[in-house]
Amino acid sequence: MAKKKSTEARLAELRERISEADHAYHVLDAPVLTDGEYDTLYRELKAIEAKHPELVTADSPTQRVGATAADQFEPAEHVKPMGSLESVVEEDGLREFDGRVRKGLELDDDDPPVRYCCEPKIDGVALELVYREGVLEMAATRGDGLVGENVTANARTIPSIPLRLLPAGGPPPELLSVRGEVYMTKADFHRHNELQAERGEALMANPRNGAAGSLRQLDPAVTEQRPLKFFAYAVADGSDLGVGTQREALARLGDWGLSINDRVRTVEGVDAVLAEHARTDKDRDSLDYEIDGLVVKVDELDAQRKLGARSRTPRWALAHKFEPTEAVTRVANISVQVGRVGSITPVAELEPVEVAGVVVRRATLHNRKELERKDIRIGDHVVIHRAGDVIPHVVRSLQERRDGDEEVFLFPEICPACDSKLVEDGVFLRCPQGSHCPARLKEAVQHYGSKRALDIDQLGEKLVAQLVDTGLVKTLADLYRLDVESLVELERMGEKSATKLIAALDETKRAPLARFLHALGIKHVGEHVARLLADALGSLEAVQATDLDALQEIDGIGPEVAAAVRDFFEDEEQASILQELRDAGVEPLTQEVVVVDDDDDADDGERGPLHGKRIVFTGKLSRITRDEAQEAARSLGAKPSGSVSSKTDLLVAGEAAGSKLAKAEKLGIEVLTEDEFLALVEESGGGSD
DNA sequence: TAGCCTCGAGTTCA
DNA sequence: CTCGAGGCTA
Repeated sequence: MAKKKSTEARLAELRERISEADHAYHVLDAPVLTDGEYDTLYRELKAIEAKHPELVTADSPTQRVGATAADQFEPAEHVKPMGSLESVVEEDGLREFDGRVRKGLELDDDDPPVRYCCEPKIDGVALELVYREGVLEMAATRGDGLVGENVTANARTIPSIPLRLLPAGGPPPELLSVRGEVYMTKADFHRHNELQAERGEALMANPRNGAAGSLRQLDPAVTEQRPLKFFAYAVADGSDLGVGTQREALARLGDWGLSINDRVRTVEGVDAVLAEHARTDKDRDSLDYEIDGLVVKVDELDAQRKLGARSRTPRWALAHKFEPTEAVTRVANISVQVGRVGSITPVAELEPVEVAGVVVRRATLHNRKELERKDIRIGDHVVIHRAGDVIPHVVRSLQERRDGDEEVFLFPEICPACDSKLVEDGVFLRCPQGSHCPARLKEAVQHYGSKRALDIDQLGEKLVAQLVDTGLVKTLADLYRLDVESLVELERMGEKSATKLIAALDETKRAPLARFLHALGIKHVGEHVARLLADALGSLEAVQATDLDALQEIDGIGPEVAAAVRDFFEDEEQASILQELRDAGVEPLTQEVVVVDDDDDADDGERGPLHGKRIVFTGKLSRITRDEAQEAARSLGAKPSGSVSSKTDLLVAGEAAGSKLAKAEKLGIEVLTEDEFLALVEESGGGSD
């Protein structure tokens, strides 16, 4: 009994939340749930109703197709009901679909696989276009599936919707109902938001809402200003085109001048659909429009007719969605972190939530300005987005979900690690204490031992924290005073690892000058500037002794960087640390002063096709690391660089290459795959000798 | 002085 | 990867 009661309560709760979300999404164009969250709730509701059919009510959200139309537009009845698609995320869901299709078509195991037409599922707004005698007569949104909103005037402003069908497709039927998706490209969406931000006007939450909002403007002149596009994906059944397959129907629509997505593929059987799904997911980020899955349709129209439809959805089509990349969670707390150069960063500590395959617990809130702009409070529900770039972002807070207990985060006035008063520096607050602040000292020590500096493997985050907290290390020089006895006192530190650490430290005493300079953590001196200094001056003593003017003479070093270098070496404390390092035996290798001889083939011998070229690597390389690739390129005389610009000669793109690849293509820069690059390296003589 | 190009710094998780 | 900002160049 008690069990039954709680089921009913849960049902009521689910229905209420879903109805609210439907209204917010369809009528207000201001979603309160992400797709992923909505799907979860919807699926739970459906599952409970499937188990307890007696509890299904007529007003349950599962009993209707969409939501009611807002009343500003004239209602428009659809020629044929505009259904939605059954959707699944898991592979099993797709396999079950294939099983049902085969059963419905009375196919046996030894019959050939079903041919499916696969199309990316565009994340936009569904729209029906009615052409009479080849002329656009009406455009309607989906609405509740039976009656939508008449948005003809707005649709007419969208350039990719033909007002009259082209003759190339042959004579159209008297009445043709085309279904498709209105969308906005990512680039247009960003451009539009930038403009709005400049004018201080409201921003669009995402391209889909941008498209929905734009299409439903009461003034068509406004819609005309919005960069909307349209893909056609179907013909309402009943409009007979005299073709036999979905694929042919699309081709016909294309001939009539409607735009058809260029990633439509027909494949044989369920495994091929899965492969197509994976391929599409992989390319997802590089597409210029947002998609949230793959639409899978039985290609044969006869087969479609045979399968028919259930009350709300056709039996011959399925939306195979991707893992959601957005999720909603709550901000449990906001804390601050102290960075290497003392900047204070607020961090949201989240209730763990899974987004695109990983559990996210924290996300940066960048700085005060960002925090205030997004108005994120402790206790808020927030939308977390995690795209192909791995790093999760807080998109926005769901202010509709506030219950009044949320707290505005107050920035500390003093450094959380050393209590000194923070100072303002641009958008950041900064801790003014140099290496006296334990947080900054930890960062400094870690940087000193980091891969690209002196590469001390053993010196990880945990160990550094212990060394600083126990007071064993108060300056960089203290690293070289460590001994096995004091180290083994630390947790998780045995004699063996202690000895290894000391040996590793010993090795860094004679490091290349450029690495050592980088390791010191001088402001503005990263890898590149450190190399410039080393090449121009040759020794630590020389760098120390060079005055401001002479530093600025170095190519690539300007007033700002020169001043930072001088400040560092003139600082008494740094000077004494440097002296202590020397006393401990640290003596960076001197090197020959490299005379600048800019581009020129003073180098003898033909150096192959890469000599003097500017090359950029992007994406995941599988056979070698990016560092190795850059080294190889350098040894062939190429200049590796980090970003694509008009001066770039060559781009090597690995797996999942993103914006750089897109930019390179736009600029018409030659693009190589990893394998092509490696082949080139090999035939040009591999390493240099 | 404006407009590129490039560098430095910050960033999450396993 | 992205942002902000330093340095160089037309």
